[in-house]
Amino acid sequence: MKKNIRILDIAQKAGVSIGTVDRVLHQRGEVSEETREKILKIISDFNYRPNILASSLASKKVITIASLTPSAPDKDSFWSKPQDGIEKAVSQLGHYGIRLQPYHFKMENTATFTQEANKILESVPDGVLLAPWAKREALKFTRELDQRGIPYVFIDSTLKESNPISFIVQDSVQSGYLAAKLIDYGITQKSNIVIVHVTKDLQNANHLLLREKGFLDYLETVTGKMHRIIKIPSNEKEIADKLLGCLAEVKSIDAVFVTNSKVHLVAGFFDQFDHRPNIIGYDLISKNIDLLESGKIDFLLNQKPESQGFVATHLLFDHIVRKEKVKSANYTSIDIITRENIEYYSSI
Amino acid sequence: MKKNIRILDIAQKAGVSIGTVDRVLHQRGEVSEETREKILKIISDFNYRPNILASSLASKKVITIASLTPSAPDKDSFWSKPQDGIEKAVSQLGHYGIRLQPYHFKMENTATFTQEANKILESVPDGVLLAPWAKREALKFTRELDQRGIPYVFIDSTLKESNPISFIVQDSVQSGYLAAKLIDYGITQKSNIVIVHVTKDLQNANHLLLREKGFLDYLETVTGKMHRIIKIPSNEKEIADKLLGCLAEVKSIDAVFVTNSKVHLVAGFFDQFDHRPNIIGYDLISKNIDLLESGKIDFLLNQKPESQGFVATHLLFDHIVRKEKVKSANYTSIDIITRENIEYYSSI
DNA sequence: ACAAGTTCCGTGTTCGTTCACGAAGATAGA
DNA sequence: TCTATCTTCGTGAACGAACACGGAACTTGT
Repeated sequence: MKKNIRILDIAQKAGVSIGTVDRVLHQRGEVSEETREKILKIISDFNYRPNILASSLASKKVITIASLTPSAPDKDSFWSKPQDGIEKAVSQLGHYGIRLQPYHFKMENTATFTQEANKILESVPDGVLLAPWAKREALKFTRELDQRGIPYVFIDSTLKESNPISFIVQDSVQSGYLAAKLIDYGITQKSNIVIVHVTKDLQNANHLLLREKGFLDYLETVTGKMHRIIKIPSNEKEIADKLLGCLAEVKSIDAVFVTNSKVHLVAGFFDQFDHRPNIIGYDLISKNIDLLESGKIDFLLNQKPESQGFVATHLLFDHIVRKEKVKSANYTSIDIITRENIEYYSSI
Repeated sequence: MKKNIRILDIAQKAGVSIGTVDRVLHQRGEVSEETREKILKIISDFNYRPNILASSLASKKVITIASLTPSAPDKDSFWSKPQDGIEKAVSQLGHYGIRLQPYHFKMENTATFTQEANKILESVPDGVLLAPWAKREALKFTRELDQRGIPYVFIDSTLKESNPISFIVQDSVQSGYLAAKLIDYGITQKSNIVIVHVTKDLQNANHLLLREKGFLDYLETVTGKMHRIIKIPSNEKEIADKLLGCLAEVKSIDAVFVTNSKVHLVAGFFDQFDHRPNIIGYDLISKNIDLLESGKIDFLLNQKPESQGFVATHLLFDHIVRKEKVKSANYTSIDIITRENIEYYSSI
């Protein structure tokens, strides 16, 4: 069992002290170019990897990570889940001197985003996790972070114009594509398929449109069944009325694709009838889980929000503490959850 | 930011030295009952958690873990996957002084199991990971381990009569149940459904029977479609003939459930016809993946063998190094893989 | 009362790093 | 040539825990 090479070994090979090696490792100068190169060569020759245990033991510095996510009204709501994943990772990494400082903004008030972002900038964290919900404000924030050299990782979505060390998202188009496959697989002939968007402002909910795009792509290119497709954009209040209107027009609805976690509203609506369409939606919030388990929703696609928070935290950790280059693009799996496999499902 | 409590803090509170605290922590005696209890109380009062970094830094002992799994003919075969998961975990945990000693036995020769098991016993490892494939031999082995106080964790299946600190498996019945749901969801009327077992010795492949059981359970209790169900047990060579025979009898086969990874044989068979039944099977081996991606298999259920190896290793680590009580029963999720989500799927 | 053994406990070194401190040697200014 | 400053490097004390070693106090036998 060959032992790992240590700083002391490098020092001896180079004929210097560990202090000198340490200085080149941390590139804090005060070393002649000549010995620097000699040491650097030995380091790469012997493939030196610092012992992270000893490293974080000796380093008394605490690394503070700030997270900026939408505030979650309650424990079950969607945005509490990334938070859970972040907290789990941080508590696992606690011994490495990681501390978390969570900040929350109100989704309906973008000014609060800027407000909290400024608080973060004031606190000068070592890294930031954020959900770039308010695009314009997020971009301003990341520019500040870029300028100050503070690394950040995106959760849930990403911004093309910024420079995160990494982002972790789900491929929305592909998830819509998958949804269409599951819908189409469950119906054998030409059918009436409804796409429901439950949101106040569809044009600003880009990922919902991407899911729709994937969904339509599949139906147009793969299946040969020539389904009739009806789109229903609606806010929460009018959804029942709109569905009733749709039913009046097409007589029967065979399948419904709800592009976000509001699928419980749709499943609840169809509960009043004898026969319900196949229903597929997103996210394992408890209202959806209940309906899935009672057989009123067929499939839920999971975005793995806990996992996103967890992975994002580890990415930031690897970058800051281990100083490794991390994969910049990370995609979560698109998990299919049914009544039959939810019992064993673990979303992290 | 409250600092973690250290051994020194405990010692000071108890008015003793760190040596004494250390002795009670490692229960190696030489401490009076009185001070022992005082220290124990402080430890639990302040919820002391040893700093695992410092701990494994100071402890120069290497922990060797032996793994005993069926030998894998090639990189792609099923049994190389748990091995991958184990190795990944061990390499992550390398700094903690974990070393792995892998052993392999031949599935078709149970004597090799005993042979390798004896080698393991001779090497006196600190922990063992094993797939208890040969029941009788495995039982004998675990009894020896019990006697010597060597902890072990089961992968893939478990033995009721033994005392592992933990096992990690998939619920076979439930996976069959899920398969039936996916089959039934995809066909709208009374259909001909075939269950195919590809194995030399069905009676000794208990999990295949359990998968069948779950499958039948679902069809009997949940659906009302009164399908006709045909069971085909076969070895690899005769499978085409048997399917041909079946086709001759029932005219059309609407769906096929293959109870293990040999689903590629069945999908390959149906490739010669214009129309194929819905096909579902198990495991992400490359032959299956190819057929899934080319649209000749509808669903693959994944046992997550890499994850099983990974989790099992961590369980053993937590038990040996962190001395934590670990959950004894662990079930992997039953993941549904399709052509549309396999791209982003990560099995660990 | 004294040597020998027990019981109970403290001290000091080590693990691989980090980092503050300070000491040489080189260079420059006077 | 003598101080002053800079560059380059070594030393030693942490970090929190493990563990070997040895020392004091107490018991026992004679």
